[in-house]
Amino acid sequence: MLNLSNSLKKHLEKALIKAFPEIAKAAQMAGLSIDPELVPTSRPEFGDFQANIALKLAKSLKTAPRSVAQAIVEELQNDDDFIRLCEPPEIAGPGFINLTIKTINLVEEIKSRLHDPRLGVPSVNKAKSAPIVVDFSSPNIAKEMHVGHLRSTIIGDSIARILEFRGHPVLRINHVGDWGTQFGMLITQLKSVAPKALTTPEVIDLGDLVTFYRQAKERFDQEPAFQATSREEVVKLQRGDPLSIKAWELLCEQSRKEFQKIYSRLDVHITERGESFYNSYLEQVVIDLENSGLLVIDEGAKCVFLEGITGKNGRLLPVIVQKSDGGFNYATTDLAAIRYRFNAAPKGDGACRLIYVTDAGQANHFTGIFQVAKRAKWVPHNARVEHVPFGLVQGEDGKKLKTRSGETVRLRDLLDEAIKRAESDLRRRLNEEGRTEEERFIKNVSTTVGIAAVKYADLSQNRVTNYQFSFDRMLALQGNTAPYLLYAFVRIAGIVRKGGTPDIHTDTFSFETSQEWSLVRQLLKLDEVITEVEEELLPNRLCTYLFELSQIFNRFYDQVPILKANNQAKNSRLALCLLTSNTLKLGLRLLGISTLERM
RNA sequence: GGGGCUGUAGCUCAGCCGGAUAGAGCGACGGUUUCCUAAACCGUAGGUCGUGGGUUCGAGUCCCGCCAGCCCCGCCA
Repeated sequence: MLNLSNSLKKHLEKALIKAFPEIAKAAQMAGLSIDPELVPTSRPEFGDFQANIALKLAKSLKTAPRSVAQAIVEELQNDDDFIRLCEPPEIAGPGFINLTIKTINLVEEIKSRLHDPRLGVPSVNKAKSAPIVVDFSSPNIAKEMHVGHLRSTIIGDSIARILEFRGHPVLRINHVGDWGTQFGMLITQLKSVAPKALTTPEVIDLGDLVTFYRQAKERFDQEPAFQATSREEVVKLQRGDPLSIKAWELLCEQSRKEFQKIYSRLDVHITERGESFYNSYLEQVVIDLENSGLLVIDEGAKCVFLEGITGKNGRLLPVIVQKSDGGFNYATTDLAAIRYRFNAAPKGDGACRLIYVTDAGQANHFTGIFQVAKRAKWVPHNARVEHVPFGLVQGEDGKKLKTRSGETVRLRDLLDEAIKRAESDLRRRLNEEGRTEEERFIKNVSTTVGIAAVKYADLSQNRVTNYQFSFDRMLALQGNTAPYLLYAFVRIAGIVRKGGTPDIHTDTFSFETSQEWSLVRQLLKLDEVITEVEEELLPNRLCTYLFELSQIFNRFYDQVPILKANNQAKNSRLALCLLTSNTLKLGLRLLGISTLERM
């Protein structure tokens, strides 16, 4: 209903100027316009929208709020366009103006959506729009992906999907940890225990690498000789020694294959551009910070001290961009990345917005480097840099998620488990209902439901809070879960199979019951929800919307006959089914979740 | 010590720019199947929004203090 609420807003603004010209003039002088404070109503019985401005104006006008509202309403009723759009406004409570869209306009909206593949969601002008970088997932080479990466991957992918659907060019960037001191250790260890792995592909898998990495770390902490060799190895790598580079490439390739398996299962597409990509830009970061006068050498390290952020002992906190041994660190890389992403092509991405989807523990780090980048004037005017933080994944005991033996949970095991549980649920139900289905059907449904459940459980929660992981809850057949939404979709598919294709070219849709009108109104809210998520980057708002849509649909399905209704009612109801189906499908797609015809 | 995030029903969580009587789901209790997949629907019970102040016509939401939990705080990412 974006277009309806936008025109309502215009009518209200016009009415405000007419009713209170002096206030409008004063606002204009200050470079503002009066905001009518138009919002969706808090309860359906108040209509579709409410304008709250009268309550605000009452004070400066020294008039009772209800008479302010009355003056606005009188102007509205002199406006023919408004009268065509809306039922007579009602003044309620202390001075709210309640507005109800005329049903004929709602029906028109439904009609236009039945013919619109975008379901009424506007698209930005791609030609004029600069790319948005979504930096997400970002596992480390030679380590297993864990549940933290899962959250980043699922949330980042959904945000990217929503921005893409809105028409923005999106760069999905996998900022993998593919550089740094850990490679010195790892290569040194492999040289001594598995030299073949450094020269021949496919000799070791990621599981082995993780073991070698753990061993290397232990030796690094205990053996001075090992430490020294590792440091030399890092230097060799950074100088571009061909043998070291070759070994490094093999390690990356091995990890990459393993990551790709997870991404394929999750249907996530992402472009790898790891930390190593920025190696050649690091030196310039330090030089330019020095030239701009921000750089301070402290205890041998080159730092930028942050304004207004103190650490221990009350001193300002530094961002270290070059260590006392001359090496660069992650802050340098992140700064180089910010520059590159904002720089115009071909020397950069020419982005207008950077979105980092990482755990909330990195909030301080991002605050720091964003401040440095801004002070160094590397962030263009009107550009945005945003950290999109998310909370920890906890087990049902409220502690950080671990396996029973206390190990980190591997992603592939977690996905396997979800699918396995979905499968046994399905088999039990088939058994109870006496249904028989092909193995292929069972596998497909279990996989889709299992993956959907994992994704939806993560996305449906406000990301900033910690997230309590529970297979039982995410796979529950009722409540705000993926299976519930998928089932609503399946019900519609069932109706369509029974010969329920509506004629959407007819002019005579008519909706009678309150269940139909609730569904109509909910369907028309999609555009508002999508544009809100685009701005706030909170996919859980989309989940809430889809859950409410499913609830309203299930109520309608339960209480209103569709296939058995008379012709005109039947066609109208089938049209609502079709639009609900399309809306659910699109919404779920934007969450990275695919739908099923039967389950 | 400094900073960040969190605190809402027994449990898991929503709550948009400050708006009308704070909402779901689970769990509990009680109903609904000659009818499009009952993986559904309907109903009942359940709240000092951590706490004390402040701002406001109006505060779960904004500001300040306090309490509790989690996370971060110089050369790891």
